[in-house]
Amino acid sequence: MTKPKDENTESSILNAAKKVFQNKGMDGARMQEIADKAGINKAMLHYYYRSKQLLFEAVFKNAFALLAPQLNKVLNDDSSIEDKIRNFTSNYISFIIKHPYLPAFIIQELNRNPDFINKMKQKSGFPNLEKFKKQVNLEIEQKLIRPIHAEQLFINIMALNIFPFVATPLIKAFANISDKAFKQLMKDRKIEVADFIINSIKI
Amino acid sequence: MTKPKDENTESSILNAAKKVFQNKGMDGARMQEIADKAGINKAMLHYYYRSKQLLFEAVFKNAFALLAPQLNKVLNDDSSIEDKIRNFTSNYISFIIKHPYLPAFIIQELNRNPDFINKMKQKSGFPNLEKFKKQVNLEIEQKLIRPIHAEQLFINIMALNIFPFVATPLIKAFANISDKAFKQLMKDRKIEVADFIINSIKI
DNA sequence: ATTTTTGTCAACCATTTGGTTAAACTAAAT
DNA sequence: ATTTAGTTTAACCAAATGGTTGACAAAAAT
Repeated sequence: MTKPKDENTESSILNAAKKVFQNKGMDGARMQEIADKAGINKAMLHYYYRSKQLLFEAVFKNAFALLAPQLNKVLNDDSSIEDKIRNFTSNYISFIIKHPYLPAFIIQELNRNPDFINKMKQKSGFPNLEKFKKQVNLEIEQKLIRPIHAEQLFINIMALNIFPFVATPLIKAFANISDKAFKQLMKDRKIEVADFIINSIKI
Repeated sequence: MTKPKDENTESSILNAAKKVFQNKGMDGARMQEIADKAGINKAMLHYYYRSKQLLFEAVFKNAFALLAPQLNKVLNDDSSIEDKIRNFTSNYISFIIKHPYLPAFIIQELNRNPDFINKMKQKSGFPNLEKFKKQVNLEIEQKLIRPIHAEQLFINIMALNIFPFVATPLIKAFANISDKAFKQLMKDRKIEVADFIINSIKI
């Protein structure tokens, strides 16, 4: 009845599309380039994914699904705020070093089409701040950490972890450092960022 | 929202181009849309700016020239690190609230073409970290602030100030807040971010 | 007053781009 | 051996896109 669908072609299209979309963005990507990179005829892209838009969405959802669970770690486990921050920072930076394209791609495409995130919001596993908020407020009451709005703390954690990977060319230029030195700085941040945050909120 | 009638063609093109490029990026921008927005014929764009690339570069340089002096404030004045951080954070966030498109635009286009920043580096007024580094190290020696690498501190200041404006849709979705609530959060950050940084580095 | 320069536009052009089609190929099922 | 269903390709197409041209008018320059 059903399809010995050639997994090979379909997934090699997706891989090629990933590379091209992540480098050039939706607007800059060309179907022909994706086909070339996948080593197949352009018509195959439409055979498997119907349109550029749908192929792009497949890539985007893939990327987002990779990133979202990383964020949930900081929000939905039961360790203390301090442990959470240390774990998250170290894990997250390691993760991004392996996928350095991801944050800039997601942020760029969400800026291009902010409506897009609503589709993501429906999905289970979409990060939710409620538990984190309660925990922060509790630790503030217990005088374990200084008063701070949970939203602001969350933004700060995100900012400190993600920003350098989004603004890499800018930071490299301002700090006037090589690619190698930049990578070292990022490795150092696994600990430095956590210390920086903890220092700030710990009583 | 009405454009001044005394505006000449060349500057009305630049203004229209600014809006379109900043919303859509180089790849997503259309010359026809710029012409329409400027209320002139498409041929005029080429008459004044020769090509899409050159028009884009005019817009980009303009945007960059607006942002760079803001950064120099944190690097090249003579106040203490603490005062610098407080002043910069407050000023910078006020500035970005007036030009919310700027950081995402610059970062996106630098990611698209990282080579582009080299052209900017030549120009005088390009931010330079040397003075800031010396000052940080001096205040560490004087035991005014805790040990931290100047580069890391600089990255942290940039991250905390700029990131929310680059990742606005993402943050709004995660924190599940309205546009109005987001704007209020950003206003609060004028003080909160400074406090956050100072708390972290102050002895 | 006449020529030259500058500014403006409608129409046009060459190329690129996302997408389609019809035919051919392939391998398994009948 | 023939049918069937999925897979693949070359050739094609219409629309969009950056860019050009030639005519023409308003200003400047002579």
